[in-house]
Amino acid sequence: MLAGVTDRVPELPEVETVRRGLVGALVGRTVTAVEVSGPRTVRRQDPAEFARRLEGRRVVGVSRRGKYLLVGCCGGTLVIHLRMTGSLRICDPGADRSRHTRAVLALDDGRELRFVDPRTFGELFFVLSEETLLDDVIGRLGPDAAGDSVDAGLLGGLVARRHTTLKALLLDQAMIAGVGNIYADEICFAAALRPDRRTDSLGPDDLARLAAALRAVINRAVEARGTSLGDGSYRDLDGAPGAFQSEHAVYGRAGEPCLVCGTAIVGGRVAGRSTHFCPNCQR
DNA sequence: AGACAAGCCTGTACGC
DNA sequence: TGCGTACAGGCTTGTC
Repeated sequence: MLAGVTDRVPELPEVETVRRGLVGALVGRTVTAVEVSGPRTVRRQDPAEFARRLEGRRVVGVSRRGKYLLVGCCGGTLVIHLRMTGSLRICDPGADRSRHTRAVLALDDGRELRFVDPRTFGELFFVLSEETLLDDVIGRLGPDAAGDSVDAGLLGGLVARRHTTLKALLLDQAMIAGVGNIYADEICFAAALRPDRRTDSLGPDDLARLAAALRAVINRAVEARGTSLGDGSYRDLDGAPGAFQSEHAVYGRAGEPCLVCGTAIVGGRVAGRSTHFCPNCQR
């Protein structure tokens, strides 16, 4: 398996693991100072305005919708999206700073929250309670992949609306929020469905298996604290890796034997994304 | 040296 | 015409 930047992308289980860490680190804390470095990380608003809005706010809760982290503060919400290479770290001010540190939030307990993002795809912005921006962003998302609402009935509604490949459907955040490339492949395998299956060819049995697979894969990956492959890959708030990579059945295993039947896993492209599946188990 | 990986957005082209 | 969908490009940089 390649060990590199391709393996670090946080999806729902990784973002949820970060969220749980942030609850302990941030709730009840007040942001005492904000430093933004680099022009791209805060791009929906002026970085100085962002800092002004955030400074002095107390954090009251941390939630998540799909891959968006929502840090609830008195009077507004700090929105964080890690995109491909973003990561958050809680540390002491004296700790060495990565050269890719894009923002630092000083906290009233003497620690700081750092946003590190080599490729600067990730973003931060602060939405005041009276603004609609949060609804604009979050309102586009489909139901959360970790929620109870994703069942065969809901999936039936989605495939009736969206005639495309199964992989494209799973990756579409407006359909189901939180699934990225790794878990899309793993969900398809667990459902015994090819990623390139047309959604309009899926019958009730297929949808039932798909719903069960989606829940099983996402829940198990959250339990395992997400996927970390390679040295530069995803880490949690304290720098610890996840463990779900050892349970990958297909992602990154092109050419290796299927864990169920031994057939070589096929690698290719579906919906413009690298895709892995077992041509025997998945139909 | 250059292709590639990724999430998300935008622009454009297509088929019905 | 218009809608849903497909696809390519842009953004970025470490790795192969």
